[in-house]
Amino acid sequence: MAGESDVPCICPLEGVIDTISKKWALLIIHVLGNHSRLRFNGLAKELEGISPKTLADTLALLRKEGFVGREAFPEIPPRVEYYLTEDGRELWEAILPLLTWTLKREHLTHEACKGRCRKPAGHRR
Amino acid sequence: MAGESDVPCICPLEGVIDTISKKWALLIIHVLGNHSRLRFNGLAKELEGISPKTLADTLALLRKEGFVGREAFPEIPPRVEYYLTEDGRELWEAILPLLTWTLKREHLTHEACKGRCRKPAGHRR
DNA sequence: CGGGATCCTAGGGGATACTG
DNA sequence: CAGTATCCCCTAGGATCCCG
Repeated sequence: MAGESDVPCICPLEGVIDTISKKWALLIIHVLGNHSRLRFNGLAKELEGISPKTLADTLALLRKEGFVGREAFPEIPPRVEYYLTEDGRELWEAILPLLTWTLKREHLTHEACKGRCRKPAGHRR
Repeated sequence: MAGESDVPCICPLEGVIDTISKKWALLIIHVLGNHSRLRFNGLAKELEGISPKTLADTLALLRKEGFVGREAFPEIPPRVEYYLTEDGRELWEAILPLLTWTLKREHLTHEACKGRCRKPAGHRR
């Protein structure tokens, strides 16, 4: 449509950025997108290399944002499961194109992680 | 779903994350997506609040990544124009769903930025 | 005008140890 | 098992000044 009224402003982008710019947030979203439910240590294992603190922090943020849900079972030992909410699933879908494009584009660099894939992301630097 | 193969691996995500997690990177991509070309101070104006250093740094990164091109004109005073490369344009398109979804989702929160919204970036290309 | 050079700070995020 | 509680470090990014 004409002119400038079809998209209001870019402020909303800032909102997402606060979320997705957290180093592990997208990874968590993505991992939870593939497994229906995961426990704390399950996540920690998938996201190889993340520290418990960071995982806890990021999960807390994602819960606050409404992307991730949490269910705790009163058992011993404790069991807690995390999963994507509807919103989280929508976010995940919203970033899939990005992931897809990236896959295509980085399949050269991709060699670099040949052996370690799946076994997700050792963020070594 | 037990499988490990339904989704290849999330390593590529790390790549993008490095880029999109830069606080202003996506904004720049998006702004450049809407204006065909912009000068340094033009960008600075659109991205109200960014410091010259950060803008320069981020532009340098985006150029290194191949998302943004730069053309300098040997004039006085100097004129430099930035624009999206093909890759940059693809990236921009890859994040459009994210933007769209965000727009829809945050139109509540959107009130929060009532006053400070900048010039509406119309998506025409 | 477009940035480079400096300095400085908040806080994100790693490591480790501890607890309910 | 699922987190807290600490400590510590590092870098992104703001502010400022200056120069070609």
